[in-house]
Amino acid sequence: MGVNVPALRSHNAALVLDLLRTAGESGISRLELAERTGLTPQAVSKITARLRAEGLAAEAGHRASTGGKPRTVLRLEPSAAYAVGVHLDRDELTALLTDLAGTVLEVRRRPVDLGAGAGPVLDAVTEEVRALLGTAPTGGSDAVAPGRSRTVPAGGRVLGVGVAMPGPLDHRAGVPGRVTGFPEWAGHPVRDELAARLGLPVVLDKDTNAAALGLALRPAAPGSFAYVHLGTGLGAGLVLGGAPLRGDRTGAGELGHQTVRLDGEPCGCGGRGCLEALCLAAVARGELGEAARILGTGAANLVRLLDIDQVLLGGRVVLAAPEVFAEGVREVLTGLGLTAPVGLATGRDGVAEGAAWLTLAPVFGK
Amino acid sequence: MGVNVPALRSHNAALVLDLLRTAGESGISRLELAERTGLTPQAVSKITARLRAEGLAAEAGHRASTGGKPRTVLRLEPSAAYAVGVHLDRDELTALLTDLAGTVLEVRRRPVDLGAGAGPVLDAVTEEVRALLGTAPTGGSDAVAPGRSRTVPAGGRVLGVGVAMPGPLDHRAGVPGRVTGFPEWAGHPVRDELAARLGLPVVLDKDTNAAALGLALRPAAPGSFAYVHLGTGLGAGLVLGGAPLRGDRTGAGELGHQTVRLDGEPCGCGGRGCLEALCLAAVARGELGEAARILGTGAANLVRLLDIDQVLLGGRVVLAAPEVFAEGVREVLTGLGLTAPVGLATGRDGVAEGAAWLTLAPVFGK
DNA sequence: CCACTTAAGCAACGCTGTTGCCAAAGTGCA
DNA sequence: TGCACTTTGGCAACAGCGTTGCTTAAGTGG
Repeated sequence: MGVNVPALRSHNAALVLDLLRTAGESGISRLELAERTGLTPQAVSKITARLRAEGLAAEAGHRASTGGKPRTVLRLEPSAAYAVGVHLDRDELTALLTDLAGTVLEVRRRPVDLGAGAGPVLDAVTEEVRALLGTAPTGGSDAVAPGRSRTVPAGGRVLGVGVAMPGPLDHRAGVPGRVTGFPEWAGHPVRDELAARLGLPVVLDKDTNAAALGLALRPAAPGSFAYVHLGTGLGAGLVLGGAPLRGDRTGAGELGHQTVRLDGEPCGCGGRGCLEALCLAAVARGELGEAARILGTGAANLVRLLDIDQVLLGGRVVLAAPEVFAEGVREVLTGLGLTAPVGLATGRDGVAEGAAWLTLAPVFGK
Repeated sequence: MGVNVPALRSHNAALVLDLLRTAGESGISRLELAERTGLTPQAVSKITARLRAEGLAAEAGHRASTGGKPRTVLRLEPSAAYAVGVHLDRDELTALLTDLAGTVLEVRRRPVDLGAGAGPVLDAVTEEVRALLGTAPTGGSDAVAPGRSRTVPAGGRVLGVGVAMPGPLDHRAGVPGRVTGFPEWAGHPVRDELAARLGLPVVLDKDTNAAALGLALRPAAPGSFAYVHLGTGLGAGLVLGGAPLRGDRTGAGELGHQTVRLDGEPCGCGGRGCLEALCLAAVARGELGEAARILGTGAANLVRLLDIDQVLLGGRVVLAAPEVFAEGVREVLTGLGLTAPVGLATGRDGVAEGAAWLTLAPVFGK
């Protein structure tokens, strides 16, 4: 698409805002911003002046002088906006509130059953989100307007709600596909229905994509990595060149049904020797080391095929024995001469945090 | 990086130029350009006026009237610039000259032996490129300046030379890595040496990446596809979202050493059950159908993992029995319920044509 | 022949980042 | 304490982008 002057303006503003974000608490000076963006210092001054006027950035002290006027440090104003992230797992609902910097302010969790159908589950999501925003009906009334909040400071702008759930689904349309075992969700307009109920923009994505997005936006994250999630299923979130890879049908990252044993055991997907089936079978037998080795083979395939910088492991099964899996995968990679480091993704709220980033990311041009 | 006004200008110019390119012979009107770019018609008028003044575009007749003034058709001026593409294969050198539209004007081919070392092979490359540009020494002199040419019309600007060779290599540095069987090429500054010899910009890339780039820039190419190349080795060029995926180490597309038979036959790479070894063994046994089925499994893994729209097969082995491979791969995909169509990449010069695109693509913002 | 429609250029404009200049705010030596 | 020097960062003028409002060009159709 063509770029006109307003588009240029918002692009540069988002870029500067992103640098402020990744600089974190310590902040960043105007001249450093100019170096990093390639813009002139004067342009950066104008942009940051606008951002400060909008309340998105603020001055925060000075650096030590290097012989002249000391640089003024700028930082992101985290309280300028808020976002909600929802992780809708097969048996549990996690909802959390973050500020503009992605810092988690409050977490709410409750058991749910996806099999109960979209209606009751979306009721639960609505309740939890309203509770987070302080707009929960206190006397049975749904009429409390968003904005008048307890948790979100007065005047705090809520950007929207990001919802992550197991795939397959259509990210653009915001509609789940045929979730294995939960056919009734297929085609249900989850995004539009939640948006209508909450009066807020809603973004829907796969759990693995959300987690990968959250990891990708951490300061100093590698440009390309794979988030490998082993829970009730096996999937991956792929980040290439800093951006999550979704594919046209939001189908990218389907790691579970990679054939790794030609003519192996038949899988429910119609294939044979699928990575997920082999790996979960080993887990079921209690052979976690073997499961890790199988997972490592899948990870090695990823590293080789996509030339990625890092592998991050997560998901309930991995988090139950993190070092077993990390070490097992690491061994396979090093055994093949691959140098990509293997790490562990952060705790159990990683997907919900990533879901919040679904609505925060556009502010930073991501 | 930040965007300033000149950057905006060249971005939009490249965008318009790319639309002119993909419109081909039939051209495209200003209003259509405005719709496709999202710019106003007046902005398109200004941009196309500049492009015409630079000789990159020209008016080419009119469309039929729809009740008012008929639209003026614009088209790319293919003779505005030229490029050279070189395919340096293990035993053969192909060099060709294209115009700005990528149309091949002349092809030269000669046997080479990569094992002879970089010196003699780069001598051969230099000779062929000079011959294409009409700057070959006629009386033993190397002093003929580029530009005074026989093949390239007078005043024709040569953008540069794209060179494609088997990986691994470093695209950014323009230096081959440890090419299997040809260790002496490792670290040789191929790009810089050729650039110095020819006095032209040189871009170096893997053969599969070049071929994939050429395919990606065809009009109406799918946004995401895999070019799967089966020749002396097995590799892939991955195009995601219209752009080739190289990875930070130009290592992406390493399809040959995907493990598809866990604990299978050991491979020279240190792994076991690698796709390339299995596939080439089947070819060696004369079992092309089985080779196609194995290749299909690898392709299916690609389609599932990356959610791509199409698989294109190429390479010497495939082209020797194109329908056997296409049908074999197609069967595997449909058997798994995957709808991505399987096609065949064009003839034997596909890699060299793609190599020429390495230098043409930046003109079109690609 | 003329009303109408559509395409495309001209001129004025708002806004972008850039440039040249200057005030502000430090350091460090005499 | 004073002064030269360095560095930061805002002010003002500017070139150039796409946009807007209008006019002219060039067709169709009754």
